[in-house]
Amino acid sequence: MNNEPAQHLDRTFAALSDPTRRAMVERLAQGPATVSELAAPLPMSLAGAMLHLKVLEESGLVTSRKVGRVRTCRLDPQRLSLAEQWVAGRRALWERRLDRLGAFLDASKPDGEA
Amino acid sequence: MNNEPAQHLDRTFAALSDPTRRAMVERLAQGPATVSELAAPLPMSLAGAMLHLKVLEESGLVTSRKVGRVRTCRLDPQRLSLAEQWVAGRRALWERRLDRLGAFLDASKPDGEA
DNA sequence: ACAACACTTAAGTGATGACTTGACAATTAA
DNA sequence: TTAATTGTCAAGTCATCACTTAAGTGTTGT
Repeated sequence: MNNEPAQHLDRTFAALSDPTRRAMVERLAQGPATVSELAAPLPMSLAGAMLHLKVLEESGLVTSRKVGRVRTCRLDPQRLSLAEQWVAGRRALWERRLDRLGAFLDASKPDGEA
Repeated sequence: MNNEPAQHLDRTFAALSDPTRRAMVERLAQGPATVSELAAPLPMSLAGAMLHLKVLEESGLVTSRKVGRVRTCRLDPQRLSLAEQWVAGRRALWERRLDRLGAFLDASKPDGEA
């Protein structure tokens, strides 16, 4: 699990750091969508939206397939999960530490209980 | 839950998108550390490391208190949790949809089983 | 054939980011 | 008091990001 290139996490978190791209992810969480559908609600040109889409694809969060002249995009839950796990892992580590510390304090100074 | 300023997520994900800052978070997951301790293993100047630390603090992922001439930094698990929940939420939505779709396909075309 | 459609690419611009060096506080140790 | 430690601020530099407009590529409907 620790063997993954950090670059992937770089790109994934960077992709998620932009509100436009998070909006795209939110939309895609409801189901697949075409490039135009993703771009339509955004306050920018189609070309601008495509740049964001490119970032999402390069991060691996989104995959797409083109049939005819329409490109359909969908979310990749695995990549989402990867980012989630990194965060969860560090948080678990830190909270476990806090728990141990609490237990130690409780044990060495039982007056402080309750 | 949807009422939080998107800005916080912007900053949190942006903070996590840099390997140097993730290294700092990893270090802080083991326990509090001073500015120098955080900067020591990094291939950059102290001032450079402080800029990263500033980003982490502005995102809320890290808090710090200065006593004497030493500033001690620690992780804020709540902020970590916030980012985690955003990702988990979208992923859950999408995977729930995939499950529904799978169930539908199984029901309408039972030949495909096993 | 022709036009409308759905993208795609390229080039350019202004704003952020990730550093650097260097000067400067504030605290502690000798 | 002097000097070392620990951190902070201020410029300045170079790269990357977030767009824009404009032009171009296939695809589909008439």
